[in-house]
Amino acid sequence: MAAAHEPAGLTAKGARTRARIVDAAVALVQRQGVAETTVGEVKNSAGVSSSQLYHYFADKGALVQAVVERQAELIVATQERAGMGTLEGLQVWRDGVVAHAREVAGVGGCPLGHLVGQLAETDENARAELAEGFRRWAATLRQALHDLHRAGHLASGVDPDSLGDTLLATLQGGLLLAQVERDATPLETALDTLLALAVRDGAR
Amino acid sequence: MAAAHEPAGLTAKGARTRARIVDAAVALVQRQGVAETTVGEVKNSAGVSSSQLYHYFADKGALVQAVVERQAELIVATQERAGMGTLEGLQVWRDGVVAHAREVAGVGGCPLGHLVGQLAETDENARAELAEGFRRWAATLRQALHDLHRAGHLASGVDPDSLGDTLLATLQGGLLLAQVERDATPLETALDTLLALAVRDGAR
DNA sequence: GGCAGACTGGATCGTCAAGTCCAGAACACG
DNA sequence: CGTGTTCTGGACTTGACGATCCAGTCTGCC
Repeated sequence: MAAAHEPAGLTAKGARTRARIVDAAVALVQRQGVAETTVGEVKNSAGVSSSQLYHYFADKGALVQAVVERQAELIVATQERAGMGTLEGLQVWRDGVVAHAREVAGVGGCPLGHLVGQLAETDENARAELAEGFRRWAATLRQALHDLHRAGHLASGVDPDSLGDTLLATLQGGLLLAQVERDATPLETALDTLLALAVRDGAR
Repeated sequence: MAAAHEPAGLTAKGARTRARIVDAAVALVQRQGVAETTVGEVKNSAGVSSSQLYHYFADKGALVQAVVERQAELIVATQERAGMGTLEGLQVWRDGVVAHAREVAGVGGCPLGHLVGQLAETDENARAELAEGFRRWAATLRQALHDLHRAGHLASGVDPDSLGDTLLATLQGGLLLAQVERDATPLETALDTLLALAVRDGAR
């Protein structure tokens, strides 16, 4: 009975159904937030019935948990694929982030960050999962900045670890401002100002 | 009928009741978010009845709008009172922000910022009001940095306006990370790293 | 002091979303 | 095959929350 809500022990078909539900929920939550997304909408969007959904998830909280895990996975994977450990990579990463924000006019903000305001104070499990996601994200940023540091691309006296945390904070804040202003300019300004101060030569 | 929901045309007693409702709502929203705060809780907390609440506000959306306005007012007023246009003022501001975050272990995040994730995509009026609040906040930061710039306290080549926006973004992101980690360290690191790069001499 | 409009109390309603239940179909595995 | 488990469908229950209504009281002003 308890095991029914765990990912393990599913048939291939079951796993596919579960994934379909999570994907639908991720999209809906990204668009309209956790509270505004009903399990009814998720059911419709995924094309499943009540009993199916509650077969895979104990309750809405468990579904939200799965959404957070998935979103964190996606972000970290994207980040790792970016390869921003070189000046060119950093530039590409910066351009990608800004271009995406510009495309959507800031709507949605950061897929992970925008969940914090909705869940941190009301769902301790989700909060912990989000924290874990951000820690992993920060770790990849730090790694990249260590590479840049070793190659002599950081301003003197800058600690790569600290700069990694700062870059993540500035990115999150920039995305938040872009979201609320419906304009990517604040994000662009923040990122470029920080990078201009911390990075030697390249990066814009 | 329409005028009944406007602040104008209230007696002193009415204005007090209305303020009591808004204050209660501000506190509850700050603690548990918009969606998790029911008008029932607001009624209890403010000690008013349904009809009183709906006498002053057309619906929950109008109440939320008032909460956003009030929160923005409070923040900007605090910010203006901080007087961070000197090195000492900047240091005091930085210490105050970090100390507060440390006291509450990040809980609640930024009173204004944490509303963005909850409202930006679901309530266009609230989003616009939030954007206005952030614009005013950014304006006071820019002003302070202009003062510092004039006194020669900014690193060469730094534009005070850009740095103001960057500082706001880094602050927001730092508060968000502190909120999700339940630890003020990321905020402290982000703020100090940015200020160390951008400010000559002082500020830690 | 009286009247118009501001203000108050609390019972009540309608809606809607979360979660349950049961019966039956599909599937894995021997 | 066939049998036990996994999976599926959809109607149903329950409860909470936003919102309404109406009957009345207070307040400021002429």
